Amino acid sequence: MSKEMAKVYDPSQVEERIYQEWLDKKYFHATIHEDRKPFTIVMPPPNITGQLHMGHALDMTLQDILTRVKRMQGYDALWLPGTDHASIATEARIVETMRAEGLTKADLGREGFLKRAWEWKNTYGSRINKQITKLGSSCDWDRERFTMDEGCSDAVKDVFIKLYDKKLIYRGERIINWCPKCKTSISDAEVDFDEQDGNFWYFRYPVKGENDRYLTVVTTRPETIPGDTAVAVNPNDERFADLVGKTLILPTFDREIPVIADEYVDMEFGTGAVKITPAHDPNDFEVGARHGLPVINIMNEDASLNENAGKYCGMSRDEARKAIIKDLDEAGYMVKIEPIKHNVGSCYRCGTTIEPWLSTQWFVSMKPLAEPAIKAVEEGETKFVPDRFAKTYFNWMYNIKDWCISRQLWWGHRIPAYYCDDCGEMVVSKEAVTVCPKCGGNMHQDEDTLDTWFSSALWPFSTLGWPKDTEDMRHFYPTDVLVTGYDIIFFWVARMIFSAIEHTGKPPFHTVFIHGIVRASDGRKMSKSLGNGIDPLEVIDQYGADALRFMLVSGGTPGNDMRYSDEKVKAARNFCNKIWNATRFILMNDVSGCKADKLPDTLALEDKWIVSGVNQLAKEVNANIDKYELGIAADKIYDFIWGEFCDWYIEIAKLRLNGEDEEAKANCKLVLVWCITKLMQMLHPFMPFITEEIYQNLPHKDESIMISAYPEYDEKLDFSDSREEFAKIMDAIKAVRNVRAEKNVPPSKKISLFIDTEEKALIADGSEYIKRLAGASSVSTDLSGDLSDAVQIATSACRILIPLGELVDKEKELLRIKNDREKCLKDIARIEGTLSNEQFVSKAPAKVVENERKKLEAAKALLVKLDETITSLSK
RNA sequence: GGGCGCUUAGCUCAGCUGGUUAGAGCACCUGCCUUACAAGCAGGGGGUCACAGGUUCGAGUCCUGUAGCGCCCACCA
Repeated sequence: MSKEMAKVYDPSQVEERIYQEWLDKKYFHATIHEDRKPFTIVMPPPNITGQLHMGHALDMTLQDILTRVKRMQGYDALWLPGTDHASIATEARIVETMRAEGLTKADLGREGFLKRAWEWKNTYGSRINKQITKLGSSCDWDRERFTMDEGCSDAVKDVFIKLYDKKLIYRGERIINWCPKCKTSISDAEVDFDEQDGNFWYFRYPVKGENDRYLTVVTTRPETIPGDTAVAVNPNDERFADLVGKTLILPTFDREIPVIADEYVDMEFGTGAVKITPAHDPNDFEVGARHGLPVINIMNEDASLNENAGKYCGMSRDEARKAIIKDLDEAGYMVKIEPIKHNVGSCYRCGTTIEPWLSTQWFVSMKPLAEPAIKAVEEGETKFVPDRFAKTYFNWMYNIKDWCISRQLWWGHRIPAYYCDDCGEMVVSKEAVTVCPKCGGNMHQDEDTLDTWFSSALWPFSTLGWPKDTEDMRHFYPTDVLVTGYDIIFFWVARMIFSAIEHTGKPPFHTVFIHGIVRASDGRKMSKSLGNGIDPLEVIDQYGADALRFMLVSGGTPGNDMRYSDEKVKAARNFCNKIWNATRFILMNDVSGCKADKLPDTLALEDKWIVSGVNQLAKEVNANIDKYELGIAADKIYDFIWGEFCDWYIEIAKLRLNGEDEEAKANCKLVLVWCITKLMQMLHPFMPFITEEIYQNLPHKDESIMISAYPEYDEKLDFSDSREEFAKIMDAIKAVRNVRAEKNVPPSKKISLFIDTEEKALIADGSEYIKRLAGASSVSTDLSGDLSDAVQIATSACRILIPLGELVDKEKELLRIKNDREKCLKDIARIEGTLSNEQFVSKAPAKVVENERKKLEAAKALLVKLDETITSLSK
């Protein structure tokens, strides 16, 4: 196999094959072992509206990393996948495609439409699953769920009925956000506000029976005037005190409306008098309810005006606005127009300006449900990572309003309420009710469906079989981590928490791991309208899933946005290639005698250095994963593999493997295989494909890396001293390289090297490597020769003298060393200053002070050496 | 109006509970096709850590304020 390894890693040759292998061997399937700890992540179900975007790719990658690590650590790791029916979003898309065919919902009828919707679900659902697999996601497909499958639907009905019986779900006539295009209500969270240009229109309403007396009101929506049933002023407002209780004439309509007093009115704002339109403004509705005002609904469901609007009936809201303004102006009731900027709400799906509209809807009473959900986060039962998002959560939960859950859509969970055609009796029931229990008349089911988030809110437990008492539920619930973006904390996270507490008695997960959004390289949001979206699948095709995954994770910090960058993907791709070639090098030697876990009995200094490094790395990687600092963990692995294992250990290994010492060769191979094995295991959750491919090429009996153990810190492998020692040899090598570069010494010319240092013995041990890696001809600790032409280098470990003969310009060299001396003096002064500070010595940690002392000694010693060299050079 | 985040090298970002001389990747410059990798190797330049105060022996890190950018919530007729 090793001989066939290509020079460049080609993911297209590997990924699909390996994924299939994983599936065949059922590695993703979470089997229940009573003696093992469970680890559960339930996937935030992607909408079946289209395809995966970069945000999903990040989301999936993070979940996959966490799951794979736990699986390798021996947990019963379950990552449960699924998709969301996305009621309004999907319905809107389907209606769109139907329109292209000249069809409307009415043409197909409810049944025909639903048939079409299920076809859509089958097409797009499987397409999304395919995309999830492309990313290497190790989710348990045997447990795949859909928000409208039988189990989930059952859970929805169950919850609806339970909440209804507890009077936490009620039906009532309220002002809701109405989308005239989707022709459905939407919840407060589904309304987007943005600033638009508008006007304040000032109109004067005549006071009945008092000539030339008017009350001026201001409005941004003149079209609602036909629905006015009062004008309100603040009860403390002396300007209007005498008007309260009097009657106004609604201009041009000649309808009488009262002047009322209500605290709601802000005396400072506008004219201090507010027209009250109970059917078309939520605040006005409340005022109207307090004062028993009539409610006049003047709009149809498409926001055109109805018969209550008199002669404006049939006009669209925009036409009506113009006409009413014109009429009032002509009749002399308009006082002025003032241009303003104000926020206008629009439907988050179609962008149409929403209309506050009076209609009969179903609501969830939120206050009693929010309370324990707030407590769960306050008391740390559920934690947010990073924790600042808990504030976002609290902010919403403290100010929560009742949740409008009914939608005038067909695609979704139909509300399990039945009404009698004859007597109007309502029954809420899990089973269909056809005969009225009261009068025996015919019953029909509520036409509406539930908000799509109603079923999503149950996702963490409905997917595990709830309300049935299933084995999965007992073993895997509560789940562990929810991974999601900050944009749906309100929509979803909060609702899952209160739903789970209400229905299962437990918070659904102990950690909410929030990530940011993936922006385009210019920092803007990726969006269809901007056309700057990057399709993760195209990136995978070009660079491989591992490269994409690594790019998404590396350098990222929890909760912060990141930018997509082609350069970063390339860097990750290059990293794939780097480890591929490192493996290639290892396999070019005969490593058939090596085993994954076998280290030589005696370790050379450089062996201890790398082994200890891998061991330390495992500690740091595990610690960072535990903190959900996956970006740091990924970067640490990257740095170690590239900067230490490849740049140093493999370079040195080449020298040993080309040498004569058979034992050294064999040992070196063992260490190489041991290291690459551990490193691939550590990297596997981040880059599953290439690590698996490499692992199976190593002498591991063709086992899958997935069932190997995730590396952990092992005290026995901690050779910190050796690490420090070898670092000194590395410093010496770097120092010699520096001289070569600085003096432009051609590689053909070897440098003689004299070491004058306390670390003589150590450096002498490494002399072979210094010679070979830096191109020294001899390394000597004997300083008896003439060193007057030497270049001097001081490293943290040692002082090295390199005679360069004619290459050295004495004058320049003298200047340079004098410069060094200056710096050295400054250093000494600075450190002495610090150390003479009693406060520092007494307050700073011992380690810091000790370091300072060492530094001072080294600097002083260096000064002596520098002075000697200056004397000898000046001769 | 309320809340949150960001501001560190040309670009994208790390810098944990304050601790020596602030890091990485990309880009740039110099030299190398050294038998794993030119998607590579060796070396180099480049930052008064947004600004102003404060706490401290010591501040990129903590506190206060200012400015700019971004996001979220609420929304007043």
